[in-house]
Amino acid sequence: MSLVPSTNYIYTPLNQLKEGTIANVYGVVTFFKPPYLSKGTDYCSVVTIVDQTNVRLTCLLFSGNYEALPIIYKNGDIVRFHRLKIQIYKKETQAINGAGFASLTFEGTLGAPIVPRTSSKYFNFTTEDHKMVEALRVWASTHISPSWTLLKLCDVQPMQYFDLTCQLLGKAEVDGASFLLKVWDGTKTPFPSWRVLLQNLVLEGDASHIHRLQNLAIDILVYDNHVQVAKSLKVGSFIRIYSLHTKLQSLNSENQTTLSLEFHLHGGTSYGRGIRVLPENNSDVDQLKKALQSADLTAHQHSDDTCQSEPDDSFQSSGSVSLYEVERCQQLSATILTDHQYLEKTPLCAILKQKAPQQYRIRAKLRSYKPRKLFQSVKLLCPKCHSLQEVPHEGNLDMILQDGATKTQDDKLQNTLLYDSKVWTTEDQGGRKVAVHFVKHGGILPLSNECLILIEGGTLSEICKLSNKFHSVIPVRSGHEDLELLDISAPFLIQGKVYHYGCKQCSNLRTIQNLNSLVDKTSWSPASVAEVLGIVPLQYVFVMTFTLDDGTGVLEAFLMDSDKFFQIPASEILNDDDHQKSVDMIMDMICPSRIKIDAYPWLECLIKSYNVTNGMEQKICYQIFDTTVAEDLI
DNA sequence: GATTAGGGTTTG
Repeated sequence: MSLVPSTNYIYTPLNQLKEGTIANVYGVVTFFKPPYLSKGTDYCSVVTIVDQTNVRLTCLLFSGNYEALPIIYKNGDIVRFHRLKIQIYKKETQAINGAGFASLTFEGTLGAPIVPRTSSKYFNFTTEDHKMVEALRVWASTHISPSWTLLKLCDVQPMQYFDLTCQLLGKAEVDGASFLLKVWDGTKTPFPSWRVLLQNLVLEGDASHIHRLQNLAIDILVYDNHVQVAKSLKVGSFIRIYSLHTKLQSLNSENQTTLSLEFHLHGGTSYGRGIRVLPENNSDVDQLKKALQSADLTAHQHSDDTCQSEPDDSFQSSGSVSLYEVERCQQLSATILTDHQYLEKTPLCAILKQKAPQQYRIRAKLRSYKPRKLFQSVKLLCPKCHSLQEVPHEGNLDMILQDGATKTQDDKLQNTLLYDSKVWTTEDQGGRKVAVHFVKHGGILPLSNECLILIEGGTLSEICKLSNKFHSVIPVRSGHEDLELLDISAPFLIQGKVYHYGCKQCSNLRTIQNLNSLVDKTSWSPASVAEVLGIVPLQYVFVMTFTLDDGTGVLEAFLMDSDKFFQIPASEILNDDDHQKSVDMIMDMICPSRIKIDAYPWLECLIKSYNVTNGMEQKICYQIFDTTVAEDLI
């Protein structure tokens, strides 16, 4: 293997690199920019590696010789670098190549043959190296998640960056800043590719072959610095395009929407954007060739029995429901459906054209949402009249309770069959009296954690303290013949930190002795207490407006949810820091403000449309239903 | 012989 006398190289683990030294290292590639022409005189490649010490090292590699830079095809490849200069930049250790730099690259797949890729004529390669590669492969298989950026065309989605392995079918100069590549990988995109207008431009490549392939061939525009590289590519060669961007274009004409998928390789080298030619002996090229061969056959069969000059199929919809045809496993959704999984996905542009009411399954990203402050999104909903109201502020609540506290307590209403009563007189508050009535169960007082108490003349802070100790608290006042509930704007039941309210319109208050009709006087479910007291209880709900975007259109949908979507009860959110943090975290996960929308997670949702009439104006609104945040987000 | 870039997506 070795053509030079064996030298003993020492490889430094990445956590032991010292500034100012020259080191040899091994590592697994976690990020790389394929070699590109720098603004100076050299080609440049930036490579980040990691090893078993879990420490990362970013390496800046320059060479006037394209071939001298490491031949990395994908993340997970394993590299051996000789003679890196270790330095500190922005308080981080980095490496730069210097005199005598040399590299070997290996496939990172466990079990694949260990064959070094290098342009070096002479290099040292021993059984020790074999072991190093093997060990890194084993370590990486359990410590580094496989990269999902390599996609087949059939698996791409609108608004996505991905790496494409393909064969070049044709190329054409568009203008100084952009260049057209026609490529294929043997699979069909979920939407037909856009067709870049060629006008008088000259296409290099077999036009009839490209035409035969029809929708298997896609158009890619590459820009700026990639134009030179694209020009130099040979038709027929196998290439990998890194960080290719998809964008769905929807064109409207006469009640019809035509959708087409655009492919852009934007200028710059961020995220490793670039193109690299793959050699014929590359294992991914092997697979690609097989895919092209079998796809080629079906394409020929197809063209045999159809008209030769048939135009490309265009992808049209006039309100049909099943447009998304491909189920993707590459990108899991951050939300899941709890029902109606049989529904086909519908693009937003199609939904926006249709009449209400209907139900749809969609896949979209959360572009933005309102309100931004969590406490502003919590409301009270009446399930009967569907009215929404604000949750009373603590200050208002205190006033309502104080009003109740000024009423004189009627001694005749104390100590009944239903409850035992006790009255306290405050010392320094003008002799304010507080009466507490302990509701009995079978004639005896239950334990405090099962006991419902009725309180007359208590302040908010007193009620708070009591609600921590007793199962339930009902603020009451003395009526003519019985204790009665305070104003309906006061809570009718307090359990721990949860304040239960009733609907002003729908409730028909009954007095306290009606609690006698409850057989079980230890469970005190809000629904049953409400029922016997003539109250229609209000439900705590999150009310939010989601601006959803799937690349075909933008739609605003309401989320009105008590506990299903976030799997956190809206009733407990206002007084629970942990719950608040959880919801904030979920929102930040599904709508991260710091990054671009393309990197947001997809959300699978069910939405229903309905008509809303406002005076003369009629519009269609949308509401999310039967959708929940995926468990790994919680 | 120094420079290049120093990872973290275009706005076509």
